[in-house]
Amino acid sequence: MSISLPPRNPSMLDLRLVTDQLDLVREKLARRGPLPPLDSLARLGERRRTLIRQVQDLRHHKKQAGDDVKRLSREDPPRAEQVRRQLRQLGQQQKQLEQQLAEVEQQLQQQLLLLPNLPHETVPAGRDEADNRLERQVGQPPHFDFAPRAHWDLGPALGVLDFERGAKISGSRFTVLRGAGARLERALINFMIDLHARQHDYQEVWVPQLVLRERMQATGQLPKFEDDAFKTVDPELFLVPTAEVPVTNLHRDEILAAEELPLRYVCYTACFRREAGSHGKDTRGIIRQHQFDKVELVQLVRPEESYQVLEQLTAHAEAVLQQLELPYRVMNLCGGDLGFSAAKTYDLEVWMPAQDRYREISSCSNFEDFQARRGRIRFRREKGSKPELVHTLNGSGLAVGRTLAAILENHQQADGSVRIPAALAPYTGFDSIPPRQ
RNA sequence: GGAGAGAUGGCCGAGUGGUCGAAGGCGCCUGCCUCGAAAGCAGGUGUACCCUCCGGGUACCGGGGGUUCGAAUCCCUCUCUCUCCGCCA
Repeated sequence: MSISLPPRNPSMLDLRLVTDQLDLVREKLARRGPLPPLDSLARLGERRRTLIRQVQDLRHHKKQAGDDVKRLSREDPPRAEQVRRQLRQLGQQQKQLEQQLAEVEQQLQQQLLLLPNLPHETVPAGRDEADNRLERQVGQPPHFDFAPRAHWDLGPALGVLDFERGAKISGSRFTVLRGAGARLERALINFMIDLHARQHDYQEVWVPQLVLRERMQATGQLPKFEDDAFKTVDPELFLVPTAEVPVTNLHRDEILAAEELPLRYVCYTACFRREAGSHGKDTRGIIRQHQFDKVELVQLVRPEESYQVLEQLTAHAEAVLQQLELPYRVMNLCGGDLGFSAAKTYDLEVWMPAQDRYREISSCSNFEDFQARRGRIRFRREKGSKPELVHTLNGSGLAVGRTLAAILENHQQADGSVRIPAALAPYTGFDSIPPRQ
């Protein structure tokens, strides 16, 4: 596949860009839809600089005068005491200015954190998912000589999905897998990790699934989407909504050597989402659960490579669908449908026969330097050069629960059994889930 | 959970309240030497921000707060790491 390289965005959403080139930011952000209020940002930025100047001047002055005190207290004690008094007063003044500065910076920070990333120029204009652009369609939806059953009918019929008992234990949007179903879930996880680790050259990592508040902020889940996160109370830790959070944060506050890039990680975690605001949506089946498994791909790369890597990473996720013989299509998300942190996203949508439509099963995004700035993840191009922000990317490879549902629906047979794709059979240990007698 | 020790620059490791962004060593870079290399010698080697930006300044010695004219050095607090005991998948 030949890849044409779209031009790069300029460095984005750092303070200087927002305060110095507010118009550019406003214009780019407009692709996402209604604009957040931006005017106070430039004003705050100006105020910040003034205060910094004042504070620094004052400190400089105090520093120099302070050096005299030692000498004076020997040579001229009364004079020394006088200077000391003056400096004490300046200290008060300094404290006030510093407090003002801290307030301004906090406000600035708060507002900056609520600004989404700037969409890349290859992102289609549009308001919602109806405006997403079809990039390609791979595989043909299967033809059935019978009415295909939805996985929420098929699963219980095969004895592999148990919705009642999931709800009994934990409430709605939790499901129990049994027998071949549980085995299939585990097989999919191993199959996906092996594929990416062995054939696509990702390093396998295993990470904590409860994370600090700050880490959710770096990747962009917070502060804006706190309602959608599960968290513990004491101590406060967030259950990861995606492995993206712990894995991207692996290199937080680091300055990487250029030779270390690109860093490529594949990671399995359970994912936890409140799904606040999606009441009544996808209430049947395992499409939208509070807890689901996912194998995630994460890359940290040089800025000039990130759009090429986005194509590559998307292809890696697609390989899973191809090997599982699942028909899918690739959508380029429009500005209005783009996630908060993403500059550009391809969604992979798998065909779901019973619903007669494609459903999202992977989301592959380039975040450019947005997450790297929030997490201070940098690299040094060569010895002695200034640290630069890396670009971060990630993609599901794939959402395991949805993959399981897609396999049940797409590979169901007339006799009620489900065929296991050849690539997966070594992992399940069986090549078919037989109908229950 | 109980008792104790510690957290300093890429690493190791000093540091009496003032001239410490921080000795010394290692590593790394540049120059000299050499046919080349090693050794040796000389110099350099953090990050961020601000400004009148080939230069000047401010901050940062785990985080936050305090004392002081002045704190890496004193006090409080939090976090983390290590050792021992207990408990435990």
